[in-house]
Amino acid sequence: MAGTKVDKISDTTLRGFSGYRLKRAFNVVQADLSHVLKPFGLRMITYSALTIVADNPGMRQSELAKSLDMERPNLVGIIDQLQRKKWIRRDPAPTDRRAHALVLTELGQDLVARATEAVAEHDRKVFAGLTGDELKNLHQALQKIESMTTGRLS
Amino acid sequence: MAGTKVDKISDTTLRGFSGYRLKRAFNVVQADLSHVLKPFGLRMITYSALTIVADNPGMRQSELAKSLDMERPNLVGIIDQLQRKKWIRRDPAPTDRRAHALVLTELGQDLVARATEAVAEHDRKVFAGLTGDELKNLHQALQKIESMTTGRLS
DNA sequence: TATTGTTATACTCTATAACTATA
DNA sequence: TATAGTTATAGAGTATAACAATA
Repeated sequence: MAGTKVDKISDTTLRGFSGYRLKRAFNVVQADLSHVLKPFGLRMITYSALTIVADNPGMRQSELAKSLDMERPNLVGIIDQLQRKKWIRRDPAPTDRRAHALVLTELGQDLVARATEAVAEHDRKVFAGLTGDELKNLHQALQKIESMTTGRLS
Repeated sequence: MAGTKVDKISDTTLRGFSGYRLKRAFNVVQADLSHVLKPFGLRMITYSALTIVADNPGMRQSELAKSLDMERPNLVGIIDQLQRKKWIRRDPAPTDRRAHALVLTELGQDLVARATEAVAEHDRKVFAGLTGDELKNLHQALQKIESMTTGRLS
């Protein structure tokens, strides 16, 4: 018992903002997803990277960085790790000797396949409480928000 | 021109996950909100802290940390900053000599009032594309997701 | 014994400047 | 000149262990 205080903390002002509700919901999803990925030795960023490379074999690091919405320098260490674990290869790019062509190894492809199954199950579980209509509506709403110039609004 | 590559990068696998869509939408909101708060000398975390203290004068640091979903040690530096800027005070807690009673100064109250106006306008702008029904639906969906045990799912 | 605030520490994430080798 | 990948660096954000004062 922490004293006589009832400790009913209110966040009514913040709750008035849809953005705050969006953040709270996302935090729950993110926390759970981290637990799902940990057994695979993956984090959200490494899983996303592997999946995008799987979908776009031969892509360059700068393209991956842009796709992950991160700065090129910060991607270097991540690719280093994935390469050390033999999940990804930096092949020479055929048309540009400065660039690398990113491709998954067989080990990487296998890992992504298994992790994707787990992520898919996680996703189904998190959104299981929503009806088909609610989910469709949610996607539409999120799409509208995302299309808002992506970054700084008017 | 970056060579002959067309660079159509696909994220179809990730797009199949509602959690990924949630993340993308949240990123847009977060990035824009940061721009809104910067002129006030505030970040998301400092604005949230000030607002919750404004709603709960006399609350303790541990309560604020829990409310912000962060660890107690990480809050110390943040309160230090807010105190240095004369926006918050650490008064002695009346019933427990270990604890602090957090309260906003007049300067802090004024700042929160002005910032909250800007945040409210930002929130209206971001979600302006949604109809009343869509927004109501969105809130309901986000609430359902957030209620999923908050953390690790079953 | 447990809790409040704190210090120290470490690891992840993010952002910028500047270098090299190519284009 | 500009771009791809890299290095170095610094600032946020986050998590854990341990301590002094107090409950």
